[in-house]
Amino acid sequence: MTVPFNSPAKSRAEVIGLLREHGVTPTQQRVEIGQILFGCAQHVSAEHVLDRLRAVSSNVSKATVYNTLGLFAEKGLIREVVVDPSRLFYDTNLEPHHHFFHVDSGTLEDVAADQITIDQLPQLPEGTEIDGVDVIIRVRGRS
Amino acid sequence: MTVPFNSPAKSRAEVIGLLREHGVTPTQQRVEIGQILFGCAQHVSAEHVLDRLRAVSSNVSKATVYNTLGLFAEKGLIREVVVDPSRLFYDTNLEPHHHFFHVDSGTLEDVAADQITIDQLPQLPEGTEIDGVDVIIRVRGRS
DNA sequence: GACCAATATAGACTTGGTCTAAAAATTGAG
DNA sequence: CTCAATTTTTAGACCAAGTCTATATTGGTC
Repeated sequence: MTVPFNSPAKSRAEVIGLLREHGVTPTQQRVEIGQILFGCAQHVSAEHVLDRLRAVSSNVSKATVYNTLGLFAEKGLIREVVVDPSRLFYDTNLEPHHHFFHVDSGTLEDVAADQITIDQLPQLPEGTEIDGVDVIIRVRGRS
Repeated sequence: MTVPFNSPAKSRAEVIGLLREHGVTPTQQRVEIGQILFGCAQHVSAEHVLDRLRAVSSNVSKATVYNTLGLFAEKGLIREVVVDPSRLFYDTNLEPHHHFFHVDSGTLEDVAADQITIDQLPQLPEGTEIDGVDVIIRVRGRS
């Protein structure tokens, strides 16, 4: 199941279903966080989530936000993206795809997988298995 | 001018030359840092450099290390690599190339550029120019 | 060698993120 | 339903990478 690129806000019920599908017990705060994640933004940082929660005067704790994002990532609900040396991003788009990183603004933009073709991958170091391939195209200039 | 993959330690004079070539005035501490960078390791973090300096009982300050690494990167002497959410790496290998990131050990390994072929790049967002393309292959398992 | 701009420095500070120990909620067995 | 065991949440202390600031030092130029 894939989260479409510009999905509309999800209802509690929808989020709960999503969590269950991924074997995550849907608690109060996980659902709240899920609604933020799957509701609007494609690329969010932990801090960002925290801000939005505060904005809705929900008082989920910092620790819970970090725990939950970690859990979601582990369970495959979202995907970690490392591009900014000082911030970890989470991406709700699970389709295989890559990213433009706007150096100036520090923002991410999706690049559909079929826009980049990697037709040859190197041999993996012995005894390792692939965990993921990220292509990050750093761009600068007015975005 | 390229730093070969397994270059031997550089003399002060060599480092000074290298800095000059890139328009960096070779001060005492920049040369020391340069010797560490171009001497041995391919992938180093700021902290790493700091440690080595301490090991040689050179007392270059933290601030200077960060400044210098930033400057070197800006002047194209080294290349920033963002892979570890909690640490920024610098790579002395300037050849176009990509990386294996060993998730378990948090280490980097070079992948020669010709081992990966990207035969199609997407259209850049309007008004932006490319700053660099990173391909990071995350691998897990005994390395 | 004197002067000015460039550089280096210590150490305080910021900040993203983790840890801990305790409270609250959930689950399941009887 | 009730109690105990387990899971989750929480506040806030904590940590570490990295930045900032204000001062001292240096190096390059005349």
